[in-house]
Amino acid sequence: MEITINIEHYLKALFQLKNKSVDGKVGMNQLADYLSISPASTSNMVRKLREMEFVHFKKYGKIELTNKGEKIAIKVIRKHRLWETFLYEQMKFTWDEVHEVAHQLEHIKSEKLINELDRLLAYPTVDPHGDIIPDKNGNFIKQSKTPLSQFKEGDICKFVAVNHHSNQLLKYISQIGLNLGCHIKILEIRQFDGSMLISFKKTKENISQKIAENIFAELI
Amino acid sequence: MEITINIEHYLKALFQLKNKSVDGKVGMNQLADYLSISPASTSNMVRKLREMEFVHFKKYGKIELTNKGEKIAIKVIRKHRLWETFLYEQMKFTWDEVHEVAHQLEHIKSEKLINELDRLLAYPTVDPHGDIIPDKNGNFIKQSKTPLSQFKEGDICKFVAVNHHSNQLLKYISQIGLNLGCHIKILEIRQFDGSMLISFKKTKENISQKIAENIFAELI
DNA sequence: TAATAAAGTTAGTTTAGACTAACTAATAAT
DNA sequence: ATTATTAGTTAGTCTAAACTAACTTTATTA
Repeated sequence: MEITINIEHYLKALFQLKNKSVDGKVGMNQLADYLSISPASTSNMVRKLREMEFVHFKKYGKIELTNKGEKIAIKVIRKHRLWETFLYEQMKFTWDEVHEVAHQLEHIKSEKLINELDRLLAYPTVDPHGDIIPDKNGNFIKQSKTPLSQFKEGDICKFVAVNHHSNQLLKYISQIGLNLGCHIKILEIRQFDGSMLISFKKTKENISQKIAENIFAELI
Repeated sequence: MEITINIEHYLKALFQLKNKSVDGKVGMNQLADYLSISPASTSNMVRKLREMEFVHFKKYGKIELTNKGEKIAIKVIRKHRLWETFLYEQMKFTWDEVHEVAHQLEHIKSEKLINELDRLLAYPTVDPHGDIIPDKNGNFIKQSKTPLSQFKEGDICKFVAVNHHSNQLLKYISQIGLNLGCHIKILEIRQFDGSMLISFKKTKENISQKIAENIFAELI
């Protein structure tokens, strides 16, 4: 059976979701929700994925990626992130434009192309949103990233990644001049709404809790 | 109705076939054959293309692209040829490797991407096989190209394009050192099998009629 | 001009992957 | 522990795009 674009979407989604969970397992509705597909369709597809030995799964149970399935997921993620980097660095795409097109490009089948792309970009380790790019063999270190909302007043940290699921957020963040790598100091946290006052590059800015939750940083 | 990858394939094929015909019209079986799809399926699809106003067509008649259909075909061809150029020039792909991957890349939907690609490649006018790349507005001059098999003994000409439908042919041609732009002299033509002796770059080489028919040149 | 061949169409099937509606199992709350 | 809620499944339908087999038109040629 052929690995369709669809199957790649499912495997990639499973990988992303599993990395957010504690036990590495994913629920059916959770997956359906993430992919914006009905639970019924998802259920059918997962049965098919099991036949192809990409997941372990038993009725009414949780879904777990097999090694075989995970390998494919990582490959797709590598492709996605390399293409994002390409679009951002060489094609003048902005932060909020890269995702959609990379989503199409990630399914191009050519080992050679992706390795040459890697070379062209000088073997980048992170994509434009700060996410780690898996290497040729599927290895990638898990980066230490914590949502800004979890830091304390007075903390100084480095902006290492951003959640790329909202273009509005991405536009806003680049608009206020906050770039990956910036040093951020937490000046004030307001308990009643979770908003915070931060400073970076000689600027002070108030950000809502929602934003703070989607900006990731590490202490320095 | 959405323009699927499939529809793009049909439109592109129609455009290519029409350019080879005298009256600009294409037969059903001819199209089916070109796409390696059964005439029955092709017939159904063409009816759909008519509904979408991409072709003129009446039962048992010939198929003709509308302006609307041609525009899309040309866009796909532009994308294909730009990607081929990219793969060849920046990604170290060889002559015979570019087509297959460009065939996937040609369906990526992003106006911006393709225009940036054009810029990155410094607005190329021909692809690695010598075929003209349509510009942003869909204009492209028809190049004067004649199969080598139609030249006479003693003619000196320039190698301007090659038929890219056979990887074997492409490999062979690059193996003997014949590149686009080479000056070729026809030394001898053997009537009984149509083969010819040619010289280029201080080399002499015997080529079969089949090969001569797939190499295109212009007199100088 | 009639017979044959070639070209094109129609009908009916298949597969992938989506959907809704109705059902069942598992979990949480009273 | 029973009920209510949430999670997951099954059955049946839909669409796109392919297929084969059988049929109809158009073109060719004796």
